[in-house]
Amino acid sequence: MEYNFREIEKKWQKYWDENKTFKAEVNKSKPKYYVLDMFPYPSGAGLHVGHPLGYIASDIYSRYKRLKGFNVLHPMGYDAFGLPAEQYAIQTGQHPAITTDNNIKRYREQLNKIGFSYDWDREVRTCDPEYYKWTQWAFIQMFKHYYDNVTERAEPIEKLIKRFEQQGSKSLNAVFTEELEFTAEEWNGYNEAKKQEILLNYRIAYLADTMVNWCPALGTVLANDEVKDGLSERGGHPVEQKIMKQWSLRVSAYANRLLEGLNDIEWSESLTEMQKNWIGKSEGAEVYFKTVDGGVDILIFTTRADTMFGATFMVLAPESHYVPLVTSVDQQDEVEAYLEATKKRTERERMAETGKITGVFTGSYAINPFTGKEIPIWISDYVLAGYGTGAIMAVPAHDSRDYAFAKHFDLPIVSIIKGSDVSKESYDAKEGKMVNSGFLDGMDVKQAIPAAIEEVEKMQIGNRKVNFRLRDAIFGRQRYWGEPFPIYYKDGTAYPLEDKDLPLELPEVDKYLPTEDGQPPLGRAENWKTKDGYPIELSTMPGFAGSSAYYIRYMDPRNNTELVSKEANEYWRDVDLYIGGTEHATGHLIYSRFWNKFLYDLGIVCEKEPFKKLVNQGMIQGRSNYVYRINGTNKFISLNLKDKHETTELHVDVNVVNNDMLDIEAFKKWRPEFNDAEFILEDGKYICGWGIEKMSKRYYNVVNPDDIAEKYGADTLRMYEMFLGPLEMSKPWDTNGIDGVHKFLRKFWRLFHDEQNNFAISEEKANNDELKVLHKTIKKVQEDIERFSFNTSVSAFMICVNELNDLKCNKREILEPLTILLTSFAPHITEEIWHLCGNTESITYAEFPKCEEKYLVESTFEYPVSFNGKMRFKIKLPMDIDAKTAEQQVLDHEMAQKWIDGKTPKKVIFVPKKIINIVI
RNA sequence: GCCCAGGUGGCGGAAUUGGUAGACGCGCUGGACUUAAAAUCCAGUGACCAUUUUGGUUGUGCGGGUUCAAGUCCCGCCCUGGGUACCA
Repeated sequence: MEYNFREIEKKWQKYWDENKTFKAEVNKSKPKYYVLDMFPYPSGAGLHVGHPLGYIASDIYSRYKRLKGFNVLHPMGYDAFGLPAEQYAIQTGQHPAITTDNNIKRYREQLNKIGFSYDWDREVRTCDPEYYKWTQWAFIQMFKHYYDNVTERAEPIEKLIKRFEQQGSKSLNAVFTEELEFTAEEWNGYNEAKKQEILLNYRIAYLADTMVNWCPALGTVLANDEVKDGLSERGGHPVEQKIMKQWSLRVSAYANRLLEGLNDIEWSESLTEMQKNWIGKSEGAEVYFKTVDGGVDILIFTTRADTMFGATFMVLAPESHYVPLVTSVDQQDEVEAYLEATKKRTERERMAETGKITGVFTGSYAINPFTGKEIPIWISDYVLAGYGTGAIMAVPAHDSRDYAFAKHFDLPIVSIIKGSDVSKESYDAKEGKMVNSGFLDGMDVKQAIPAAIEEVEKMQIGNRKVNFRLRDAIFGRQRYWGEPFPIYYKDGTAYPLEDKDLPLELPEVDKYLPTEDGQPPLGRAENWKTKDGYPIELSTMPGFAGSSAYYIRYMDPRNNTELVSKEANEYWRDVDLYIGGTEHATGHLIYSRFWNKFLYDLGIVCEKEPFKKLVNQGMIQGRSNYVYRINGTNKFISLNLKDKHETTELHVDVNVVNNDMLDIEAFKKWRPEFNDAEFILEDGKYICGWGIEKMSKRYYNVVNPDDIAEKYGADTLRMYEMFLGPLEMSKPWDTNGIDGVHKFLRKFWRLFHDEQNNFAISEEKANNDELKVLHKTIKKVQEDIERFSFNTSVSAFMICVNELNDLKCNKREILEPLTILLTSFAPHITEEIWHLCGNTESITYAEFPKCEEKYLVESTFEYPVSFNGKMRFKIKLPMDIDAKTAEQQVLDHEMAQKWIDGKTPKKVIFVPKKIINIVI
């Protein structure tokens, strides 16, 4: 039999499906292992060869863990709500559910061809009401809880109500939108609407007037991570800042826990770093600056309290609530003009014009609490309203932004760090000795920071304070294709639906556009009301809602009474290995961790962190091919001859190119205008140029996994994707090398077959050489899989098969374990061989072979001998030789004598199993 | 600007703890088989020099350093990719 991969792959894919080979069930007698891929958004374009990279890696690891005796949970599903399906719906009128369903079918077909070991019975889709019921449920729970800073967890809102009834807002330490003060009597006197309004200020899911990223082109608000460089991540439309009443999640309440949690998980350095930056913890102090007229004290935040002696002015954000309080009558007009001007600038313009210095003087002065001097108060948009207190003390000598501002408006600059020259630029480094700084003089900056904060506290003008950059997540979207909010309004006040009314299903609408009066698309739904006739919220949830807890739902996907049963959760607990791209670093991976921590507070899940280990697969870029047309003709010239002519470089479909050689007939057929093209060849071939670009239709460099699987087989595809390079690195797809891997699989197949291609393995006992090859490979492959170095394991397999080939080994004792070893990489061919070997159960249930070190022990080692660090010759010595004997033997060696040449060696360095170096 | 990752043959990439740099694969060259092609197999393949052979010099982005020994460690710089951007 030839290696007929098409037949073999079809046969076993069917077998696995019919026998539910990869079905996972709670089994307390076995240790669990949960391997998860970031589930895909099923786009209309289908999968290209880059998408399955991570899935293949996780599949290899899942299969490996099964062989190692783990009960593996390896599910797959679809992140199915989202913009593209909706936009397609707007254009064509086709319901997004239909588009999504078609795309999912196509994805499933493509995934099936690669031979993944998913338990498809656990598939979830975020747009399925049975699924989003639990997204809505979690939202209601967030609505019903607030974050208590004392217990450091989410607490039921009833607890807060009780507290208000007894002591009002006094000494409450909870996370809020706005600081409120009221007594118990006041609270008890409030009407229902007022009470609800106050509670909304504390709820974890809350409705408030917030500065949002409004995208007019998409007609919706966006979260911070959905905006890149002032443009929407999807579609690249301009985004502006706007105050709107919006639903938000109080993610910021969890900032500290999200930061601390990073210490307990094994994520890549770069990813943890990204999250740390996004959370942006900074430690410093809040300090009150008195104004000269005494009307108001301005609270500022600083991380450099040590530089307070150098604070020569203050700056307020244009939106700061201090602005009207400190603006003098004389300056009123100027200030208003400035505020008007800044309001008009979009976020985009502000970004493009960073460095452009604008500002206005308020007319008021504050008193620097350390120097006692009067300092002017300015307004400028380089101070952000949303961070810290929206007001700063400016230390131009030691902050580059303050410096630029001071230079521009000619404000005083006072250096307070010894030796810093601030005539040209500020000195921002946190090092040096303090001068001109009263009681801080002579201290090092590192001592001065805490000393200054201590003084601030002693003077009772401020406190130590930690600030975070992380903002709350804006949760409402003015769109159709998302989860409806389980919220209704009674007299304008928001109330959650009862659990029994979930799921609240997405209604039908006539068009997927906003209503004529600017309401979201759900405003078109007929009878979008509760049974009692109260109107239901018109926004829907954002994309990250459905993806925030899907890993929990996989544990118990068909449970319709709970998000997850206690039993399932306590068994599967958390994701042991999560594989996906870095693009989710500041979106999904923050929201998911937040969501998990919230559910942890409620006792629904038992682990504090959802994803124990996370591996980022790199992007696969496209490798484009070019042809060169001589200008003004339909003549194409081969790459190395083109310099003699004026040519135009054109993209050519990579599918009509083989090893950079153009298939001229296929090229002519590719496009009608090339029908009668002529070619200038080199050595009888047309050689194309190439370059690395994004894999995209418009570069004609998209390679489809189905085509590769059809031509070479899924096993070849899987192994080649791994062989391309390290998993985490970005690399270009280049079909050119794939023959090598395919050749390997044919060689592997041939090990089991005789000259006539009949299956033939020998029952003879293996000899030492053969055992050595096997056990060496077991060791190497196991180590490589454990450290996710799949490219080197593929190499190890190639070496192994080549060596067995040289040994003409066809013994069961060697080949059967090798088959098990290879099965996670190439499941189809190994399953076939496993059965040809006489096994009746799937190879999935085999046991990973153990490496027996005894076969690897060498009795001698060939030492490289170097003189002054340069390699000269090799000498074979016993493994267990001691240093003295080894040295003597080497020095007596004829070659060594030649190099020593009568001199006395100064030193002999003997490193067991490594090297011998003689210094002369 | 700041933070992170990376830079090794014609190409993708190995080198896990400082110890024979270039594993494995592609491509290329030559050979075997064949009427021929494909497939398969064998040999060679960093550069330079020398040669009948043994060989020598050089070589991991650039410039220094530590060491018997540096792709790997230290200092300074350049380039590429990713993140972030007035975060006080």
